[in-house]
Amino acid sequence: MKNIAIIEDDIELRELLDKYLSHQNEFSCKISVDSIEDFFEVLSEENKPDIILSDIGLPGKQGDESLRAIKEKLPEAEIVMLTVHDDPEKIFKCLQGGASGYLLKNSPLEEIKKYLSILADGGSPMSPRIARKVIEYFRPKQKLEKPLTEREYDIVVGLVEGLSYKMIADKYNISIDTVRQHIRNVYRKLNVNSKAEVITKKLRGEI
Amino acid sequence: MKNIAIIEDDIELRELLDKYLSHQNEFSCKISVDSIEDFFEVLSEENKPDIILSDIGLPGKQGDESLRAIKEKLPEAEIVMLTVHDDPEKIFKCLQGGASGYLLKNSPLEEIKKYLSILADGGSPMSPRIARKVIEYFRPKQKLEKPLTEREYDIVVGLVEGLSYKMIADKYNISIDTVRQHIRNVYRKLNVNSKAEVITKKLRGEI
DNA sequence: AATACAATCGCATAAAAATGCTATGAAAAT
DNA sequence: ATTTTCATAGCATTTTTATGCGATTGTATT
Repeated sequence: MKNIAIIEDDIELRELLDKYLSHQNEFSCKISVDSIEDFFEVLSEENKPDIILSDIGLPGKQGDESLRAIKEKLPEAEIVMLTVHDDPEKIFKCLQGGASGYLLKNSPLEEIKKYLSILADGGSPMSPRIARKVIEYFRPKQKLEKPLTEREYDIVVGLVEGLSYKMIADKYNISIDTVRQHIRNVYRKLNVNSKAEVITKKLRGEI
Repeated sequence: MKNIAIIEDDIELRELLDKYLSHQNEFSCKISVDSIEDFFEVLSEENKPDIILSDIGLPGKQGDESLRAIKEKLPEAEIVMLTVHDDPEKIFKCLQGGASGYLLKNSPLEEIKKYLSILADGGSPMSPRIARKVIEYFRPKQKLEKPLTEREYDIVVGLVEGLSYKMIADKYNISIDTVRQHIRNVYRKLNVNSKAEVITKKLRGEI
């Protein structure tokens, strides 16, 4: 029996969720409020939620700020963001901020229920649409006009690992001047002029 | 009607999948091979797959290398990795490499079918367990014993953006020596000694 | 045969980064 | 009241990076 908290300022949606979830045997819903502030107000030892359903775009606070606040008070709780948007950027931020999942507000109630069951079970609810977005987020956005060669790719990996030119040269048994040459070429292809930019691009999946 | 290709060296599993999927109305299975090499061998205009189910740990090639190879020949195809492991690091690599999804080999056949249907529909199959792993991957792993101050955080962001010390100094209207000082402190707290490592840590959610 | 590109190496130089040491004022904590 | 932390700053030195120019070899393509 998992205790759910709902933080959502659309009263209609909130009451719908509250009513629906309270009706299920697996869930109870002891907190149902319309803002983060109210949530902390109402929160007590007796009604600590296991799972928190929270609107991402609540007025006042930014989504990821409130996330951090909740995580700090209730590190054990699973947080699921409710949203109408499915902007990958936002999804990413929320997941980084500590959300365990992400649900579109227009999802059917049965789906929401199913998701919460999975969550209680240690999985993370993620609808296929959203999963696709998340995957797209850290996938190479577009092919480079000038793709990197294998060697150049090796060198990029070395840079990401924090190796110096010298260390990369040793790792691949080539001269440091060769490393320089490859890096020159990488910079030209990526249109950058520093290690930092290469690393950032690589880790953001742009290479 | 989607055409599936199966690349999997466990003959039993491969034939099971082949038989099962061919039986479904929505799918055909024109290619069923046990290595990437064979796959390219057999591939022709007539049997181009829409979806490729591929073992991640095929002998010979690394998972992500073969991914790249497939993506190059068949950029339109959806690739789903088959695996027994659910190592988040590997999952991440594959998704970065162009996989659209990721299935555990011991998944029930009905589940696999359902996933493939979703994939054909533009979503990305991701089991809750794996979704959880992926989410965990880009979530702050643990709080730093020595957390960064606001200013230090600013400087880190500057580094990630590819700014030089000089540019960071200008951005925040401080001296370049102050930037140096902050960076020194950041290095100490993170236990590193280069920009590269800071950027990597930041983008991997370790800060 | 000619062209293109990948991988290799060298030398030189300017710019940037890493590090050692020191220091001051303000704010926060003890 | 004293200590700690944060943000600020300067100076000097070594190491690393960024970049310009030139060059050879092998492989693949045309």
